[in-house]
Amino acid sequence: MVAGPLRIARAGREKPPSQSGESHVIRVFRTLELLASGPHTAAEIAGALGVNRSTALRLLTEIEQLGYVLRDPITKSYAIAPARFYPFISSHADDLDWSAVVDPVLLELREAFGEATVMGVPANGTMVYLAFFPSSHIITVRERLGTTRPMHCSALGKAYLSALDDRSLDGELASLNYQGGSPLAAQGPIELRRRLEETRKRGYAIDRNETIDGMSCVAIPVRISGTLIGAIGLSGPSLRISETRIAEMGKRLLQVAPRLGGTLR
Amino acid sequence: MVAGPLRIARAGREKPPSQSGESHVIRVFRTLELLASGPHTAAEIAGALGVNRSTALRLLTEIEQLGYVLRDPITKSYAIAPARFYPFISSHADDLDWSAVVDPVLLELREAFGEATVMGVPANGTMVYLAFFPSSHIITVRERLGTTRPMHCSALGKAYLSALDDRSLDGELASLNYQGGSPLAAQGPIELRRRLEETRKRGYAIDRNETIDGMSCVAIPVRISGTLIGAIGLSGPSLRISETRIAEMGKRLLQVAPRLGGTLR
DNA sequence: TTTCACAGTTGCTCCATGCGCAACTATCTT
DNA sequence: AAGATAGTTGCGCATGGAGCAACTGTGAAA
Repeated sequence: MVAGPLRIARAGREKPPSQSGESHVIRVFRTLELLASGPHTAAEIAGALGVNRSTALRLLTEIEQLGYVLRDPITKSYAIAPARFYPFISSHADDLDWSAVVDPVLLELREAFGEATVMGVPANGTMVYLAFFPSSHIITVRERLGTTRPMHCSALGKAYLSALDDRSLDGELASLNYQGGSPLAAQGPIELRRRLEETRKRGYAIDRNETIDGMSCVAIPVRISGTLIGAIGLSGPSLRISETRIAEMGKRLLQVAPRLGGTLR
Repeated sequence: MVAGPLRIARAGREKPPSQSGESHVIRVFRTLELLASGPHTAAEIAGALGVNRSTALRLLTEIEQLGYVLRDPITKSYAIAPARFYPFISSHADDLDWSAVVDPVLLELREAFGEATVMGVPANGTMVYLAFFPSSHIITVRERLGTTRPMHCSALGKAYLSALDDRSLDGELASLNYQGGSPLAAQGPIELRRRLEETRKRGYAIDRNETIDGMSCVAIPVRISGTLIGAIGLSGPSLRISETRIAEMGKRLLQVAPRLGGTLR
């Protein structure tokens, strides 16, 4: 008897099918990350977090009151408030002031090859673009500041990894998740390790359609006053970047490397 | 009897003298804001948040695992992981691509006066520097990207406010908190409103020792394709920036204003 | 060497936070 | 007028997590 109500009651008490039980802290950052990829409605956030709609609303409202997200009253959607995050990015960004050293090199490289040049640093198993100079070509890869790329397949990532000492490298290799690359990407630590050995021999890192099919990139690590901080590279559509072009770019990178302490090993 | 234990028990149950009872969301962002001002130990964070040491540790550990703060094992302190916040700043930063328009103007102005030039946008009742070109002088104001300045006394803030229509302005004026300026700053909406009228007449905003004693700044608003997005200005030590110098700067700003739709009204 | 101070960890208890729910309002669209 | 969707709110319960205290680990002082 009373099958109906009982079923409802059961359904109500069961934890919703999603991965619930996440801490508040995780929810906050998951929300920010979701919004960083573009505006979303409260309902979408609720779905992604696996929480009740009212819970998501309460969360979003609270973050909005703190000013870190903005609500667009017209689309009824929520978006990141980019300006509020600037104070976080400049914390010790100028302790090691790389931009004065790196920017001229990036501009020069873009000049030489006409392709986009980028500078990235490691963050949480990915490489984050801290500087980005777009290509002068019309057809180009859509990138921007703050773009993140997987460590294990991007040229920037591999350049950075190559420059680590073996001890740190082993730790890194073990903690990477090897997701998010194309089928050409290394699928695990052993294969990646092998490719990094090649990279070290070669002196520069190559990503040919590994991160995104149709995109190629060449990179070397960057050291500022001896400290490894990230990598720089040239990036563009594979159509324009032939094997020989890659070699030219690599050669040029090796030439500029001494100016930013960026040789491997 | 048992006075000792009882006293301890009482003390334990009483809410600590601080402003406790804050939500988790607020704690997360308060923590980030604290760390943005420089590295802190867990104990310091605990004190600032008014929570138990172990609570702060658990919070910091959790955020650290997400990669948004870094722990320095040597100083045993926690700091912001700046790179992780880059993805948040570029969300729609290039939807309205101001840097291509604004940067050349800022460089030109710095060239002309030898003082630092900045571009800022409103965020949560403050102005945040999104671009900053340092002065060529040795003695200069220490600023950087991501610096925030109060709306009601900084030149950038007043330039921005001046450009609002009266309706929006009234809302803004009411919600500002009029803290954080020098004694010269407007202390409330009425006085600020009066000064903004002057600013509108003049065409550019002036901050003479209002935000920080010894610092002066001149600014005008910026509109990109008709949309008010912020303000640009010249900034430097008051010692070098006389009244007549301010007038020269203002005049020059009014000259470049059309190039970035930055006239008042 | 011992001692001390402090960072970080953990098991325990207990309670307030805040979650899900559902009913409601407010808009806007059809 | 009806429907869809965003946002709000009161309620009751469960549980996340706060505080506490005892513990370990480490580095500096004595």
